[in-house]
Amino acid sequence: MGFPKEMVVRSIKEIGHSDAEALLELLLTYKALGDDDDAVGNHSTSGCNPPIVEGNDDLDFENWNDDDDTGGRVSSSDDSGYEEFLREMSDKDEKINSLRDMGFSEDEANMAITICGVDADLSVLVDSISASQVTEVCHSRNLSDHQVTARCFDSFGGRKRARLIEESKKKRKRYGGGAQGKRPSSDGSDEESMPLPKPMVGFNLPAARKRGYIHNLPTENRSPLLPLPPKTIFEAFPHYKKWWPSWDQRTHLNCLQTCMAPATVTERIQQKLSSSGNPPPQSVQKYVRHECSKWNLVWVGKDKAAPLEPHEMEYLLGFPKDHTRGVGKTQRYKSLGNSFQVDTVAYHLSVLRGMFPNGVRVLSLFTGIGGGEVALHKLGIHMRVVVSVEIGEANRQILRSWWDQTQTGTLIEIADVKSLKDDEIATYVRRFGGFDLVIGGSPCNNLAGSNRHHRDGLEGEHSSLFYDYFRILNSVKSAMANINYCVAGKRSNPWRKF
DNA sequence: AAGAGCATGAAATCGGTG
DNA sequence: CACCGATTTCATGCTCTT
Repeated sequence: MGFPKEMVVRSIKEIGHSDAEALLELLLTYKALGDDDDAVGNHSTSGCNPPIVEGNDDLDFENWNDDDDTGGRVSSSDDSGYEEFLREMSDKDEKINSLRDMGFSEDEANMAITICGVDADLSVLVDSISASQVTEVCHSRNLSDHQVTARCFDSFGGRKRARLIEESKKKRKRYGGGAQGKRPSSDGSDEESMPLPKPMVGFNLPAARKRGYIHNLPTENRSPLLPLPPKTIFEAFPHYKKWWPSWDQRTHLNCLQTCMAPATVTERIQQKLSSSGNPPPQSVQKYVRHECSKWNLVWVGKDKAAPLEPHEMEYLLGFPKDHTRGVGKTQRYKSLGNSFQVDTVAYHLSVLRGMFPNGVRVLSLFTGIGGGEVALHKLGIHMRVVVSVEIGEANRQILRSWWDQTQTGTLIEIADVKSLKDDEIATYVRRFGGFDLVIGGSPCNNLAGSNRHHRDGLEGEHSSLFYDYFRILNSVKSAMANINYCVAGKRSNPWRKF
């Protein structure tokens, strides 16, 4: 019996850790299960189900959707509005289909549209795909290494990809030793990697939030939350324009992290600038620009570059104002830095609105401050039940407080995923009749680039909780299989098709 | 009241990898 | 060059003792 996690892990190991990081950031699982026997136009038969793998019990990446998230790229267009957004989306789908008809992969089509824009002519897109297969193109663009890596992987199929993976393997030493040895890794015979996720390029939010979204949600008829989030720093914070020096040409922030710059950074910048002319010499500019990029500083006063305030991060991440207020400031930064971006997740989850008119039963792992829950709420999707697993006391408090203010459903809070075992899961499944959505993003701190102490990869103390996601997912599946046999008898069980 | 001892939280400081 | 961070140091506030 194949074990999904091994497949996933193997595939992740094949593609290298920086990609694995993106890949694991968010794992969304959803299941479509009819509403018992209330004949509410449900979709309990497989025909209406979203792409779910037939034939075996293993997860199959081929049939999982992998969406991007918010790249830090700039969209030069102005506020496009909802209709335009949707038009772009359907334009995009149409073009992807055309390109696929021409024999290109969806990855390639996606990437070409990303690069050339959704309005680009088909022939331009075709050219772009050809060009993208030349490595140089990656370097000629204004992309980070990380983006380059991801894009190259995504644009190369088959043998080229295999070769790239092979090359990257050789370079990988750090994670290849003891840590990897603990798991049954590839013995050389099954070198063929799993299909790689396709990228979906960003929401053009003002701050990069590079995460991969693995899910089996339908991808048709998704819709964004309104109002659309801001797309540039100035759209988000127009008042900072006043102090923004012309030689700082950032339009988007880097990744919102959990740690903020100390006051001394602001201080040093101020000193350097005040003691030099206007514009400051190149060397000073370079220093300041570097510090600003590194710490995501914004210009809040004359010569004064300061870190974002917690409420500004809440805004950028799509949370209601003061969502995290009431706990320490350091804690707020940490929780927000680890959180989902609500608009992005909501876009993916938006398809559930029509599928579960009576609301959803959610199993939420690594809930954090409740990005997934806030997204569902903003979508107007009622949460009948949320069983939330979150280890952080402060985070649980934040979620509970928000829940009490906004929700009428049942919230059950559990502290540790490791303690959530089969019997308890079965109890919840029996009690609530099952779950409609399993959602969660397991910890990445042992994979994260800025972790200089315990970057132990997927086997790290925290990141290995990824395995618990699959343990629990399997447990839910099997518990629901059981209950379905009891309750519904002969009805085919969608879970078995996962 | 003053101060040692402790607990807690915030600020400052720390580097490496793909 | 960007990164969903960890550890150490510092500051503050509390309790308990004298």
